[in-house]
Amino acid sequence: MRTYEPKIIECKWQQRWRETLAFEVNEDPDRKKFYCLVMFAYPSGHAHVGHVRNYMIGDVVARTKRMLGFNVLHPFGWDAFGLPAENAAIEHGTHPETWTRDNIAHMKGQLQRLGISYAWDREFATCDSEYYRWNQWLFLKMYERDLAYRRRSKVNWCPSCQTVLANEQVVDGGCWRCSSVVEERELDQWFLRITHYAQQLLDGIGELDEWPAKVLTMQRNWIGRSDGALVQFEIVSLSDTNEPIASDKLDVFTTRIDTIFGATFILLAPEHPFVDRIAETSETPARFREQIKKFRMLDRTARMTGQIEKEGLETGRHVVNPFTGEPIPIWVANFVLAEYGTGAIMAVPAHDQRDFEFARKYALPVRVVIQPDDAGRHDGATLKQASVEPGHLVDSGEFSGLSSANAIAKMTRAAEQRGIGRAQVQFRLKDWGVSRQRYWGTPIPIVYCDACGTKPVPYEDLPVELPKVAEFHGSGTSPLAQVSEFVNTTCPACGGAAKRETDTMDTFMDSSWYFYRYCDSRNGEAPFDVDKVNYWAPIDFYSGGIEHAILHLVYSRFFCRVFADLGLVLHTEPFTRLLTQGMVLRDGAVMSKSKGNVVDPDEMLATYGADALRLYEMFVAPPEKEIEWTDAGLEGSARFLGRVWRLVMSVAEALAESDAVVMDETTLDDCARSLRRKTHQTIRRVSQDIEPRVHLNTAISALMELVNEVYGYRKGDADVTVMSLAVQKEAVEALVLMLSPFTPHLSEELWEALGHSDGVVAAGWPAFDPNVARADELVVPVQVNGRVRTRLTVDAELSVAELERQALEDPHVVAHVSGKTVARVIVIAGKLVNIVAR
RNA sequence: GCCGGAGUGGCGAAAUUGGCAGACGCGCUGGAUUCAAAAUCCAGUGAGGUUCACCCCUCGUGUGGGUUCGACUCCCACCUCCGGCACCA
Repeated sequence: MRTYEPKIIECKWQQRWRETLAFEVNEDPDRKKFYCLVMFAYPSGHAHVGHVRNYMIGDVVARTKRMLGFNVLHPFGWDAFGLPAENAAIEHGTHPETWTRDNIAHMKGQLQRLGISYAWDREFATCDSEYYRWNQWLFLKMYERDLAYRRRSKVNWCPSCQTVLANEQVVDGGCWRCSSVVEERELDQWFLRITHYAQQLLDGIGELDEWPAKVLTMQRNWIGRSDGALVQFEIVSLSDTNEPIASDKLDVFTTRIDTIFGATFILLAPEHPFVDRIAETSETPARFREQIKKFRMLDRTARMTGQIEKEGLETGRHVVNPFTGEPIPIWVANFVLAEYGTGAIMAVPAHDQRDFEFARKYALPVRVVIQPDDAGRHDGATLKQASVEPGHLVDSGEFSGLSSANAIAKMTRAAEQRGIGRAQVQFRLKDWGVSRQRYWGTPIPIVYCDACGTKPVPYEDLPVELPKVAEFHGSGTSPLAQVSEFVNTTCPACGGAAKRETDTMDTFMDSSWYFYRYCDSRNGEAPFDVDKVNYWAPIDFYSGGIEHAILHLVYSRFFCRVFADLGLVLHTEPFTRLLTQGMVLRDGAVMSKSKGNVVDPDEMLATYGADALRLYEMFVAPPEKEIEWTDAGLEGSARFLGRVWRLVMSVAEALAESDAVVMDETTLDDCARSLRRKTHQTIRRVSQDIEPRVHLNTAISALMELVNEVYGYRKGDADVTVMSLAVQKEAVEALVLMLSPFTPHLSEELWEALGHSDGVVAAGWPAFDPNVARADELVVPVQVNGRVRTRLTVDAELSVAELERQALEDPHVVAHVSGKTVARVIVIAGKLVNIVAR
């Protein structure tokens, strides 16, 4: 018998797949399509075993679907723009493009050595101008529809390097390179109006019944619809001068208007426009401004993660509570966010925990206006923490006695009638800032003309190509701004001198529609052909890391709706089924080059072969679960493949020596029938485990059990008869076919050895016969008071009454029931008997 | 801090979703084979007790409560770890 030599076999089949264009597909209206997609790769340098886990999951699904007769599109490409390439340029002087292209070449080799069945003819990288020109095209379409707009917005600014920093480049509030304290700076930046689609994106969640519930919950919370009221608080001046001030009203958004009688002060975000206006009239303007500046300079991440001490600054100004008519003070608070709501909140310390802490710190009044329906009365003076539960209103004028829910409706209506407020729906979702002051991204196709203003680059002038030459020193303005041939252009409207936008786009733009481009990746006339996309899309199975649960998947859903509104796609949700793969950790942390804990698949591949590595990664845990990498079990998978090889080869040899082997069910003995039953039970189990459950680890363990069973059968079968060979043939053929999505090279080789020349896809997925799989006898556990006391082996067809009778007669049961009365007997047919005895 | 997860033998895990806890694999132990080793094949393997062969009993799914005939699974509170938090992708 030949020995199993993975390297030779893997080379042979990879070459054959390449030569026969085995995974390249075309639209075929006569066949059922299946679009299987894994999130494309960021070409960071080397794929590690964590990345490739996802590609393996996709490959198992794609290969299984092919065997089931589907026309399977399984493409791959590169998310090639982004910060790390530019960092490499700054640190090592390599051009971002060189670095990126080299990495792609290396990683592509890695994936090919793993035998992933990609349609490589559709491959592209987002840094190809044939791709990013369609980013620009789409940006212009959105600009035309007022979905792209420009406004001032903050960035992290390193005062020493004179440059913009990404959040990742801010370490403990300092610049990653020079450690200077990072400041905030306002720049004109482009935004996409995703908030226009907020309600649609929320409603669409209802259609996503094949997504993990946790992702839907996260997205729902991210979009964060709250129904509340916008209430106006009139500003009064209680200062000696009684000098009037520019703005006379503050808008506040609240979901708890029922608590408004307890609003004892107002809090403003440090960035609130009113704050700047009152600085001048402050008693000590210099100190006031300094304190506000301190608030604004607080580390963004610290502010976000609640690491900051809650602090406030009294403004000396007051507003009138529109419901009580009382003047209440205005404070500035460092924990109030400018981006949410109106950037101003009414503080109700008795009924909001953060307001409560703030009030206690600055000795502000706490007034209870909601009493719980059941428990005793709260008192503002003695309250230990805010009481946030709804209840009924007290000390709230005409609204006293109402329930919270009733009060919200009535008080909102009252505010509307009095012209001081209205019902308002507020989303947490913010518009998407897409401007990046960096080189390695898609240039934003906009021109600024002194005479004509902001002008889109005409469609026929796309792409706006990224100039090859630029300086990368990590300081000063963005690299593109330093390339005068790029910056200086002519105005598309008047033909006069004009300047190009020098910001590039967020790389999330690239990744928000790449899945459509795969459907028609060589199209030079349009982002894609509408008919092609509408044949393949929506994506039937999409798999990727759980870390993308929100941003990437929300942005892609947004773009899908934009494409639908442009009449280019017919669906409103791009991904029918989502699988979020767990991360691969090592030493408790995500694998990353910077942490130095990556495991290179090539090392594993050299020792054990691609099939063993693939099998191991799929066997070690279910796909959704995060795993801690260890190489210990890999050897076990390699051992299993050796076991499969020897078993199948020996059956193949026996078959080659015998005449035609035909199954004749009437001649089977009990052992043979039992093996056939196991074979068919395994087919049923593996089929269900792969689709729809995608429990790939248990699918593999079922195949291992089948292998053990065949070995056991052969041990008890010294003289091989035609009959025993027939059941073995059936078992190993099913085994080889079902294993092929996991270990395609080995399976193709074994399938060929079994005398089949057309490959496993042509053979198709094995079918199971429920009659053969059915067990004649069952083992039913019998419990007394919930504890198993015995097991009965019974006929599968045994009636419930008879099962109950046999259980009660069993000596073990009798022993445990003696001295007690049988109160109840619970019989679950075919599953279990529980006898309740008192 | 907010949002979302996860926690089961020495280890990775399983339990088809409220019905036998620990399938399958790793590791370990013993045996066969071998001059020997590797490889391979076979058997055993949650803890404790009782037998020391068979049987049998108790405990056991992060912690503490609860619901139920029955809970790894559902509910409440807590602990630890992981992911996301809008410029890493």
